Amino acid sequence: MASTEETVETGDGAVRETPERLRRLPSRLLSMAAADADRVVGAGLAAEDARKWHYAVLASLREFGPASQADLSRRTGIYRSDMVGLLNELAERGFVERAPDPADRRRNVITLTAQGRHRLERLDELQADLQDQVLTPLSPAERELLVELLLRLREHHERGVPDAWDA
Amino acid sequence: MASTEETVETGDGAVRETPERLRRLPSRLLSMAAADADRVVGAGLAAEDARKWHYAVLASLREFGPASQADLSRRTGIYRSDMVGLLNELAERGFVERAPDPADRRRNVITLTAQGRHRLERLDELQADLQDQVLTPLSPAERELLVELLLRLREHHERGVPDAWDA
DNA sequence: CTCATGTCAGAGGCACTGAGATTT
DNA sequence: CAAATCTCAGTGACTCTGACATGA
Repeated sequence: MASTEETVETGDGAVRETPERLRRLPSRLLSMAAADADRVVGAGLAAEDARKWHYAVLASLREFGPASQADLSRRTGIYRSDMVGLLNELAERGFVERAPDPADRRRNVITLTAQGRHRLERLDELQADLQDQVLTPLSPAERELLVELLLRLREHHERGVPDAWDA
Repeated sequence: MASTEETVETGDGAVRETPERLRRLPSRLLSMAAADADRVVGAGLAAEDARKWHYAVLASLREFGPASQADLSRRTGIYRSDMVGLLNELAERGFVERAPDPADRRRNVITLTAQGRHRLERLDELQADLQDQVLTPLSPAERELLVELLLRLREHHERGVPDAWDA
């Protein structure tokens, strides 16, 4: 186990220190925390044959009623192009219906089915559980705080976005 | 501009409400904040022909001295497979040198060059500026707080990781 | 024999772009 | 005419897996 390094090392060989410059780098911490959270939520939803976008679209339909695909895109942040395949999945599973809009024949009207409503209720429970898993190490007050801080970051940056999907 | 919707709408047609269920969903806020931060940092670094991994590797070398590629992987969290191409980039630019380790002929010893040190100093300044941009809406105390909260999340989840890249 | 290392080839999920056909 | 909608095809960055040859 020879080594030419004149550096910090843990005797037996396992080296796992994180450089000081990286340890508290906010953008890095954000990325890692987001990746962890995505893994947890993604795995949890996948176990019930869902993805996070399913939840986003179903929630949007439930709260705002039937909508065109473009409206769903704007409300969920999912690109119009990706919405197509996503709605195929949801329609296959019987959670939404896609019908041409008689009032504007360019559009489809997407409607939540009864099955879709039940699905959403199930996913609501699942999400509560998964978010709880993600935030385990934080107290209720700290969770609140984190959400507020992230919202402030979000508000700020959404003003610089070219809004590619609504132009 | 006819519409069959019985839903919230902003008179002239632009629809951009976010569903309640999504607005404060922690995993979603984390993802969006991370994506915003990545965009800012990525663009800033790209403007000087760098990427965030360049910074991670240079920082690691500066703080711990010459190291093998595997050690660099463990310290930066970058997979050993991706480290190869990354080090090619850094070597092409003259920031690191790659030489076989005479003491263990499986390994390469990666060394920071003088140019690499200067590069890192430049990137230090850039990073300070970019992190500041990312955190603009937060006070110094709030920035501290955010970092602490994210670190706590991180500590918790890194215990569940299979540590794919060191097995 | 085992394990670690460096390398390559590629999968899979994701954000995003571009363009075409249709309709307003 | 310009603009919006839906759709498809494809790019590019990223994370991650699998396998292989070499050597400890």
